[in-house]
Amino acid sequence: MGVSKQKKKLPQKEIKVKIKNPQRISLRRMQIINGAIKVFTEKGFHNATVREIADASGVTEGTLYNYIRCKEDIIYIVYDYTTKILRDEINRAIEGITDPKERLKAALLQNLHTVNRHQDLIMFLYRESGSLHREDLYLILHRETDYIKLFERLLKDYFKGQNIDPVRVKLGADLLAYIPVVVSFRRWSLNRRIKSIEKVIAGIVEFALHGIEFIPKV
Amino acid sequence: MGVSKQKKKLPQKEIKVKIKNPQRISLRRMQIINGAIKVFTEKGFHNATVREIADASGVTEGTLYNYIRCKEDIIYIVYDYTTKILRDEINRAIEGITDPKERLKAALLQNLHTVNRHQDLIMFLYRESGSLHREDLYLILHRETDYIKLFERLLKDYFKGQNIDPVRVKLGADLLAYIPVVVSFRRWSLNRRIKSIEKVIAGIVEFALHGIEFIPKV
Amino acid sequence: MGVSKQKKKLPQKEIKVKIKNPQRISLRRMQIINGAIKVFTEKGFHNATVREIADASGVTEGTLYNYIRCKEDIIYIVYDYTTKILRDEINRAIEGITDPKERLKAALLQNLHTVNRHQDLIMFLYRESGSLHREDLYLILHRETDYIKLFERLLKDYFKGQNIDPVRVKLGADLLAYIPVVVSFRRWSLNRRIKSIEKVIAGIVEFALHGIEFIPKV
Amino acid sequence: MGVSKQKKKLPQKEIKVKIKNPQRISLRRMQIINGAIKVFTEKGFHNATVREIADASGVTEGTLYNYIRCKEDIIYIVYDYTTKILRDEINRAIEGITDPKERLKAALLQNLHTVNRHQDLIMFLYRESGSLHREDLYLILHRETDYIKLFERLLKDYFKGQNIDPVRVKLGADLLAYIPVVVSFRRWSLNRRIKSIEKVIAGIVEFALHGIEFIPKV
DNA sequence: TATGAATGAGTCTTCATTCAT
DNA sequence: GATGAATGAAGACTCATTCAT
Repeated sequence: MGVSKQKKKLPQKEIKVKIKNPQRISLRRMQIINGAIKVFTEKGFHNATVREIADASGVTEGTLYNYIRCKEDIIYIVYDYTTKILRDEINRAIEGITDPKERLKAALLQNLHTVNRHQDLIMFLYRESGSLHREDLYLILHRETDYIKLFERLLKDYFKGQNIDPVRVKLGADLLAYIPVVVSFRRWSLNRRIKSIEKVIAGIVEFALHGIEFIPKV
Repeated sequence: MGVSKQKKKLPQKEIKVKIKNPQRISLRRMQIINGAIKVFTEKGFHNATVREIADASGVTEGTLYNYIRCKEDIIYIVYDYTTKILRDEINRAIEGITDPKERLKAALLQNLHTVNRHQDLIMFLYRESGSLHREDLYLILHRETDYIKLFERLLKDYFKGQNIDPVRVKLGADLLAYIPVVVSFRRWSLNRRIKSIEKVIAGIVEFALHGIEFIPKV
Repeated sequence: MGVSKQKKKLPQKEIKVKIKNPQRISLRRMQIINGAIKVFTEKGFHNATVREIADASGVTEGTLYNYIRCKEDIIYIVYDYTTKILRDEINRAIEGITDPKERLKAALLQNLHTVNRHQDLIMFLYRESGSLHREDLYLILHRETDYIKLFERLLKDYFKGQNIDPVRVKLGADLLAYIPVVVSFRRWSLNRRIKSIEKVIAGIVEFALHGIEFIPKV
Repeated sequence: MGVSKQKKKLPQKEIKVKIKNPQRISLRRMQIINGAIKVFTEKGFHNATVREIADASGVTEGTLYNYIRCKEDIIYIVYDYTTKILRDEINRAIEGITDPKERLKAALLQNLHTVNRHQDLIMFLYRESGSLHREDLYLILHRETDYIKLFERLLKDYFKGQNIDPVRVKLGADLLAYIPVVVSFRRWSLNRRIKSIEKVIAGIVEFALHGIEFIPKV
């Protein structure tokens, strides 16, 4: 089994605030994340005012600033939360599956469904990465790399026994991880031209499975 | 040969301004586009001030506003210009090639090289589409669809004689057009893990050519 | 007796702002009104900057915008306040007087004195009505009409028992209400040519009382 | 006959510009006046841009500035022209009439008709006097005083032989000259409440003729 | 003389952040 | 800890005026 069980310690940032009670912090942060997601997906980071986020979170502006230090902190905790969710969803999807091909397919499918379900959020993540503080961006990119490593492992298991080029595996992992992005970016047009989203997803899985056959050396 | 020679008339917007001399307008607009690209790719639309754009364009703020009506017009003319460039580059790349497979490969390669060369710009286009005025966004999305139709035609020629599913062709075209996006989004990571960009590009072409084999019905 | 006790509900506008505490709003609005009057009477609406108004009001620009939404709101609250004052002053002046002729004279005198005392303000009101938002202008004009109805009632009481033309009463009311305007408009010249303002006012009252004798039919 | 024939030399200002040919200046100034009146009566002085005035005048911005030195000069030449027109209209109206009462009535009627006909312009004159340069305002006010002196002479002739108070004559002249203003200011309301403007004008004349009877000493 | 492009000072308005209660 | 009022820096946009052609 190529799945490493140990939870890798992800690099993470502690946002220092005045509030002492950690449970209260967690609680309020969740409120803020949910409120912020609503506002951010609708208007983007720059067009969302702190006041709107506070309102959507059910706290006042003053209280909000007891749990963050600046507006950019909000986008960070949203990123932090969301990328964890995405990773967890895919991990849960392949949990218990042992056949490498099935694992890979399950991961691909889950990836596509996740992206499809959280389209607004995904778009937001891509769009607004530039709004993160530089150092936060690095943290998030690292986590993304981590996400891709998952696909690398799935591919290695899938091609176990064959003579494969590790560089191509790396690239393949990136492609598998990012192809679903097309669903986000092209949603507007795909919906107009292909009615069934299921057909789209099935097609992309086939495309991907054909595609990765470029990996094994001949 | 599936190459239509007729120049399709693309929907386009005329930005009405006070300046009368059209040559002046063209000249200044080019200055503004170049200046804006510099500033936008570095700081994004919202963090770029009109003054910065004016400075980078070599005109004063007042003059700038003689050639646009509002800040959003700037992003529109940048979009307008850039998407034209991308389309032209790919059209030029396949010009004169007759073999369908070679045409497809040439288009793919060009697409990847273009995206690679203009990475900052492409990232900017994806990120900031939300900053376009609604009606401008529609114009641009239409143009994008047009871009994808090109790949549709290439695929049809490629699979000529085979029994192909038109829906899959459509989807394939989207995938081919958008896979290069991965290069933009993953540049940071790919550069760290795979040294040669040429290798990355070659790999993606192979992946794509394998991938589209999902199109023909069996 | 023609004194209606019921307070007519005047159409009025609630300016929605972010501040929640209504007492705060009243307090600050009064500050703003006073500050604005100083600046407006001196420089007019267009030549007054929001910063000047804020300074004269003893608040910062930011705070000012917590109590209004736009510069035009300032002129509206000034209008709202001032027209109320004018109406109240005249109502107070005739309060308790029962003889119709005395009531009419008292009203005229008060009207003249009010206009004389608040000359700058009255001039400002006339000058800048065009700066009100269209819908606010209607509100104010309605209130003005209300003011004139007061004179209509006074005239009807004055001519009680005589055969009067209602159209002429209406016109007479307008004339009585507006003759004092001459004091505003001609102040500069009148002051130069007639030293005593009391003499001017007394003269106008006589003129008006003679004038309205055109009302009864013969 | 109390009518002095000599044309009093009115104080006037020469606006120094670069253009030499005086005929050309007159021609262009007339264009500008007509254009400016259109724009000013519609939008007021501050909301009218120099460009709009130039357009409405059929000249370019640059040319406009060959015939004026600043925007305020435009309002001055409009004032200059308009007040002359008004004075001329009233002078023409009483020309040839010898009976003092008829002369007075003719003047009043003309005054009312003039105000009624040029309502927008009159409103503009009152509203925007504050936009004149201080020294220009004085020039215009002097001319206005001149206009009132006309009514003074008419009143003196009207009450010839009676024992009249010169101060009351002065005041009466002011009132006669300014009562028509009510027509401007109350147009909105008067139109709604009294259908016929002729009836309004006739009423005001009666009111005025009754009113001035306060002048003779008893 | 006529033109119309260039200029930049000036204004309204927003909003992240702070702080007294 | 929570509240919400106060702050002021910053930014988009306008437009009277100038000037080279």
